[in-house]
Amino acid sequence: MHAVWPDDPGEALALQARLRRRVVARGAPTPALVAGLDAAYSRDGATVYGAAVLFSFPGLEDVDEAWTACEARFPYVPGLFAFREGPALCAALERLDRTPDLILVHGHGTAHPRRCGIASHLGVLLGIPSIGVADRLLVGKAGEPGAERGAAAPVCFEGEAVGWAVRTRTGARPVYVSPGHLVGHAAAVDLVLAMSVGYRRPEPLRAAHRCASVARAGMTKR
DNA sequence: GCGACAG
DNA sequence: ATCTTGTCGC
Repeated sequence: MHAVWPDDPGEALALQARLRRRVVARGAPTPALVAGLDAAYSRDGATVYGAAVLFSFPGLEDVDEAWTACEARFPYVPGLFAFREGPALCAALERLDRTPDLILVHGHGTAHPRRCGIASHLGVLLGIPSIGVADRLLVGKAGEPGAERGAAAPVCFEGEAVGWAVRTRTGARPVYVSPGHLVGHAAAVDLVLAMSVGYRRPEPLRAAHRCASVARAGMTKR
């Protein structure tokens, strides 16, 4: 048997190689419940706070929140990010009172050196459609999207579009969107834009980021 | 060999 | 990611 969350980078690479074959970057889900996933770290880096916030869609109402504190076992290695935050994010997700139809993850999906970033990884593992939204590129090059909200430019890597630079807010830097699993490129961009209202990052991710920070603050006290 | 490098 | 206040701009 193989571990779901190996501690060894070599083992993680082998598992990622197997998971990447199951990634399906196609589909156009019409979710009713979307979960935003993000994490925060204790100042010494020994603890990962994973947060999952459930939103209704397209209404965008915050309907449930959950978080967990886990020991940060896996080191930060660009390309193996899922093995560092995945355990805490999955644990938080399990604490929600309902299962989402779509998950939004802070990080990349297919815009990854082996096309299997944390969004794709979690999507395949959970069997739930997923989308990755990152603040900056890990791989590839992207043109500057138009200045107005809604504009997008492809992220090219090894001769193919692996994601999109999306202007979710006029006047703000673009966000990088890529399919995680069971969602195509166009649908991923459309869904992220539909969830980005007034701010650069989509609402579920803003809420998850806040939830993780609050969890850390409340834990740091006592 | 020299950079680049999600959070 | 995290350490950190005020401050410039829409």
